[in-house]
Formats: sequence, structure tokens, C-alpha cells
Amino acid sequence: MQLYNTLTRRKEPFVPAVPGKVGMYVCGITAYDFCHIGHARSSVVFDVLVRYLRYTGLSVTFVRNFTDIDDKIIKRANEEGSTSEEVAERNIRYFYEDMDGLGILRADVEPRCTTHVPEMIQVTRQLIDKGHAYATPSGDVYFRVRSFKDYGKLSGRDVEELEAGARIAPGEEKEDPLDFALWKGAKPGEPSWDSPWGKGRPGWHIECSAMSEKHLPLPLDIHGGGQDLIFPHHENEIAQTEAALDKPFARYWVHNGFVQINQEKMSKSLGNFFTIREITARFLPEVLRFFLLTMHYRSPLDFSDEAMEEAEKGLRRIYAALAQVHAELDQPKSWNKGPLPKEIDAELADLTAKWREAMEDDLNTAAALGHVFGLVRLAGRVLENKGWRKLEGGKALLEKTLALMGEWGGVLGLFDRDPAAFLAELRTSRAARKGIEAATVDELLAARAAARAAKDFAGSDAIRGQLAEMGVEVKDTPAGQEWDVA
RNA sequence: GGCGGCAUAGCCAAGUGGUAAGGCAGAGGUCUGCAAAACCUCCAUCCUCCGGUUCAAAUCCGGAUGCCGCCUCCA
Repeated sequence: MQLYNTLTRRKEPFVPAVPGKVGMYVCGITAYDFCHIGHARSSVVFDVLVRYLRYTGLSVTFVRNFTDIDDKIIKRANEEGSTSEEVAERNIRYFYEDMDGLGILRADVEPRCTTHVPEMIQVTRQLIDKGHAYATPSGDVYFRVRSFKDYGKLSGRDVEELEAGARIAPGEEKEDPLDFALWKGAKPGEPSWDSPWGKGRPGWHIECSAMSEKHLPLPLDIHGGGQDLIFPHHENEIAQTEAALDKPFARYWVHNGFVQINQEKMSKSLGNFFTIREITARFLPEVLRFFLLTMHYRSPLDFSDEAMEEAEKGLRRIYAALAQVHAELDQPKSWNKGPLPKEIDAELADLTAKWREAMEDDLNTAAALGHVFGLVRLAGRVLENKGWRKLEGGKALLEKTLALMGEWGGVLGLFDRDPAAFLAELRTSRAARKGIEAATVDELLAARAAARAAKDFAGSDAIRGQLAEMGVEVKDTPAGQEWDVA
């Protein structure tokens, strides 16, 4: 497949270093708070990438870390009077709750920094030995940025220009303002580990270097994360790792775009910030996942209730089609001999090829989802045609539709629910959001049923109008009335 | 100031040289007591603007305008 590589700024054919095997590392969360939609996007994108690579037959080892010690965690622990372990442990639990809801698969290895301190000390020591890092009298260790000639190659920065804006903060003992911490000497009351430089804790960037090297062969085939990690985090990872080991760190750098609110970056300081659980309290998790995949992973994505509702309607249509196909297939009947017109099979083959092409092209899930709708329409046409739907060829197409939806859904992490159950949940979710009471609806529906039974169509229609004003649509089926939120 | 990205119909959104996917909304139709769902048809002669390259450009190049991101913790 083609993958956009931040390092070269182009799409490149993705070829693993070892045929058939992929080592992939994605920067995980810093466990100091609930996860937000940005985490959801990143997690969904790389989850789909892993699923797709496996779908194409590659054996993927996926490593995603947890940062469980850092300034923000310590700060949070101090604020609430607990420990950094408690803060990290709790937020990692929340992470799993949120991610499980979104259908994110567990990584093969999920290392935590606090269990890899010796490895980080080891890399730091190597860097000092090679002259790429230095310890200060107060027990910090800094990476000597100017000692690494390729510094800036990932983010396209120039060391001289960075220098212009850089300052050494009061109290820092850096040789150069560009230098960054590999090891931070412990301040009173902070969690710390013993090291050759005294008690302290690791800097942020060093963890990924140490943990990826421990759990995967270097260079990594794929290193991923959010766009905001390109600089300085990933730039620093490259500097440390390549300076310490004298070999390339990662071959393909993949970065997902931001989630925005009203065209602006989502951030706590702007107050336009949504956690995953805030969203999934109002929309089903699968709606969020579907929404995130309707845009290409590198594009900025604007989040809003309106956009979510639109995604919700799209997903509802897909599940409704699935429900109809199931219903048709489950109905006991004898199928008439004969195939469908050749064009139908040709269309199906075309859709299958196009879906695959879309995924091959830098994981274009937006286009792939477009082809899912193509399949929905195709099945709908067969269902609509009174002749076709009784044909063995029609049966075959309907079965193929289900198989393909299962296959594609397995890669996208969608469409795996029982359609009837999903639709029922969706209705409940939409009704709750719009303040529609099921009991009230049922009362009106009973009255309408009575009116219809008495052939009082004017009365029946009046009730329909009343329900419509509430945002409720009534559908008359052979089995009776059904309702949904418009 | 430096670096990078984006600008496609009412809205969202694919499309990186061969003549505009898909979704939502909307219009007409089939079906229906009436509806809904589903299906069919329609809905951008044109892709912010101005130049250029080419037989051919939304797609490449140059310029303009607008918006956004990074340069500080951040998915």
C-alpha cells in the first residue's frame, strides 16, 4: 500500500524491512486525565492501519506505550493528594473503558515508562559516553542537540532558526537552549529512581526510544502519532535513538491530523474541549468511530453535533440495509433458479476492487466508506426488484453483501453489531438527545392504532402530525406500527 | 518572523494529468389509505482568483487572497 511518510513528505509504497512482518510503534497517552476526541481519532486511525495491514496478510507487532510518570501526572497527584501511581492507574483504566467502546484493539505490547527506567538509563548512559549528552551538577542530563547533525529532518526545522527563538529558563543548566532533558534530577517530594546521576526520573522523549528498542527491532517499520508530536517529541526521539545506536530509528513516520472545533484547534485553554465519554454519553461510540473515518486521517476534522448527527444518519442507513438483507435471507422460502443480470455482478466486482484501492491509497477510509454505500445501494436494488429478490442469484448477492460488509467492517472496526439491536439502541440514543419520551410515543401510537382500526384516517393522520412535531416518524408495516426519530 | 498544510455543490467530503466518488439536505417519481423506509431520476460544464506548462489540469509550476497548524505541554 501507499503510505504518506512525514519524513519524506510524500506517499511511498509501504514495504516492511522484513518481508511479511511489520513492527509498529505509536505514542500512547500521558495518563493524567480523561481521553478526548483527539485521542479517539489517533487511536481509531492507527487501529484501522493495524487491522488493514493484518488484513493484507502481514504479521504486525503493534506497540503502544503509556506515559505513567511526568510533570502533569505529578501535578495532578499533588492537587488531589494522591500519588502519581494512582493517577496513572486510574486514567489508564478510563483509557481502556473509552477505547473498548470505540472498538480499539489492544496493542500487542503496552509498555509503561515506570517499568522501563533501567532501559532509559542505559540509553542515556550511551549518549553521554558518545558525547551526545551531559550531566549537570544538579543531576539533570541533557541531550546536546548540536551534536546530532540531522536534527530537524523530520519537522523541517533549521537549528539556527530554532536557536533564534530559544531561551534558557532561569535555573536550567543547559549548554545550549536547544538541548532537551533526558533525565530530570528529583525535586523534593517527587517520585524518583536511582541513577548514576543521582535520584531522578526520565524525560519525556527518552521513553519511546528505550521502549521501542526493547520491544521491536530497529528501525521500526512504522512510527505513528498525532501531528503535534512531530516537533519536538518525534524529532527528539530520532536524535536520541540515532545518536545512541547509529542506525535509523523508523522508516515510515505516520501522523494523523487534528480534531478541530469551529475550525480551531481543540485545546483546554480555549475551553473547546470534549472528552470521549462526554461524546459517547450522547452518541453511540460506533457513531463516533464512523464519523472519524469519514475524513481522511491526515486532514483536519471539524467536530460538531451537526456533523455527528449526519454521520449517525449515514450509519443508520447502513445498519438498516443490513437489517433488511438479514430479514430477506431469514425468511423461509424457495428460491427461483437463475442468475442476476451480469451488470450487477460486474458492479459488485467493481465495488470490491475500488474499496481495496481506497484502502491501499494511504488508508483512504473516506473513499472506502463511499464504496460501502455503493454496496448498500446495490443490495437495496436487489431487494426492491420483485423478480430479483426471489432468484438464487439474488440470494447469492445478498449473502455476498453480508460477507463483504463483515470483511470490510472487520478492517474498519464497524458494522459488527446485530442490526436490529444496534438500530434499537440508536433510536434510544437519538430519542434521549431530543427529549422524546418512549412512553408518550407509545400512548400516541396506541391511539393511532385504534383510529386506524376504525378507519378513522383523519384522526390517524392528526396523530401522525402530532408525532412528527415531536420529531417522531411513524412507519406502518405488516407487523404493525414502528417508529424512529426523524 | 521561520516552517508546513488547506481552499471542490446549500453543508460535510473523496479525487494529484485524461475530462468531478460518496454522505446529509432538497426536488420529482415508484410504493403506500396517507406516510415512512427503500429504490429510480435530478441536483458543481466546473473545483478561491490571476497567469503559465501541456494535445489535455481541480490535479503540475509561478503569483495573489483567505483560513488553519507547528515553532511551548498537547493525539
